[in-house]
Amino acid sequence: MTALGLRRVPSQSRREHVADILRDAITDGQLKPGDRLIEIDLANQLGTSRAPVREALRQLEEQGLVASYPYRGSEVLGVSQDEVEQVLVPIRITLERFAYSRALGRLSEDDFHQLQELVDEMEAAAREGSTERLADADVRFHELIVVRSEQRHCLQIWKTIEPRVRAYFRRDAPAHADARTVPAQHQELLDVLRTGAEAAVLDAIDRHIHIHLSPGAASDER
Amino acid sequence: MTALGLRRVPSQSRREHVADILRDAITDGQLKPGDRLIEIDLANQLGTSRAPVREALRQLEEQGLVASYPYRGSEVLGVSQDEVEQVLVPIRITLERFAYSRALGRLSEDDFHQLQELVDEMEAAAREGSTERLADADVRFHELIVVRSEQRHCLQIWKTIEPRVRAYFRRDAPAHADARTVPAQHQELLDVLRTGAEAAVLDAIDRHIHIHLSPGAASDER
DNA sequence: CGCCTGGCGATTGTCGACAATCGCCGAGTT
DNA sequence: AACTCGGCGATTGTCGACAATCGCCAGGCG
Repeated sequence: MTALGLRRVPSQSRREHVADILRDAITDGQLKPGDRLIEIDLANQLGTSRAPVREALRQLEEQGLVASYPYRGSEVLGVSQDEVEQVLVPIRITLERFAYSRALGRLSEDDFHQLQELVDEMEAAAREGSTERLADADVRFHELIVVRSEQRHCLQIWKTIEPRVRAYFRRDAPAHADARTVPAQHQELLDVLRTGAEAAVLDAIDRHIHIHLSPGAASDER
Repeated sequence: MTALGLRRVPSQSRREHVADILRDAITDGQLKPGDRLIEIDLANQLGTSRAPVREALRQLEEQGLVASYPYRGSEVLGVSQDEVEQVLVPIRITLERFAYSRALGRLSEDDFHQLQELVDEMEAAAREGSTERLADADVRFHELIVVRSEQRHCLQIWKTIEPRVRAYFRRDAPAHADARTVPAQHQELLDVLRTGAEAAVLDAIDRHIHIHLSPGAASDER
């Protein structure tokens, strides 16, 4: 961070760029389970050679977003409600409880400032009805904390879990979260984080994920 | 499965082959945290071009076994006891509880036969003191059950977790499991599986993993 | 002596071409 | 009509060459 508040512009390989584009298309619902992904087609559309596309598809495959069949192409993968509820959400809870407890002693005033900005962005997104922008800020909020825990494996696994959970909720349970409550839920979480009380934080992240990532949450909240 | 009991010989791409070789080298302890992995060196040693090596390294990176640095090469990653205990083992438990409960109605007599053979192989490996063979049979036992659950995401995540747990125990807690008890522990688990009683099975896999994958397990057993 | 800058070695990232695989479908046989 | 087999289209897997990046280190300057 320079004195001017400028950040280094991250270099991004074509592979990473392609992976981001595809992951976003899947989590946004533009690509649906069963949609075929053909290397040469994607390469042509994206103006690149097949190699970065191959590598991006491999990455997404390891992240459970895509399935590949030898010599037959790839397809977008869905995930069942059963696996979300019984596997992915509990793993997410395990990851975030650990990350939050380890991040507690590491969050700077600048971090808290950024987290507050993300909550503000959620509020703006909710006001204008942009679910993509809301989801993006939501993800960046959680990711910032996991990153600050400095637990390498925790972050790596979190990154392989979060997108498929998000894709599921976007596609299969679109009404699960009332956009108007998402910013408040994160504000509450941030307020608890500021207290620095570990037990309260763990309790809060537990509740937050249970409320926020349960397919029946919308009805339960009423 | 043909009438002769022959299995189709699985085709394996070079990428998969390279990934297996590297993963085994890491979990067996031949490659250690910090060891550098250079594409062209590995390609030359393995008699292949760089492309399959690249793809294999990417796969291992997504499985938390390797870290890559742009234009600087890759290195083998370790994992801390903290992350094993607080993250990886709890995730493993979540995965296996789910997989075992889903596999219960699906295990055939042939499956049980194969599981018994794997336990027998553990006994033979323990007798001759081959920890690699013991670990291999152990992994195949658990994997067979997760595969038979037919829960795609569960298996995919399991495959990204198991090797790094195994590598940790091989490298950093080599004395954690008494080889003589491993076969018996799996026999007990298999016997409970045969009863088909879900609650007992879940309890057994819980205990099995807690006993088998706790760094202090060796002392606790005495 | 300390700091800065630029060159370069080491390595990866990408490209385009050729090799290899897989399943589908049509033709031939019974 | 049902079954079998082989060809081929679609696509991936691999190769080798060239392009691009990164950090280190040596040389120059103040």
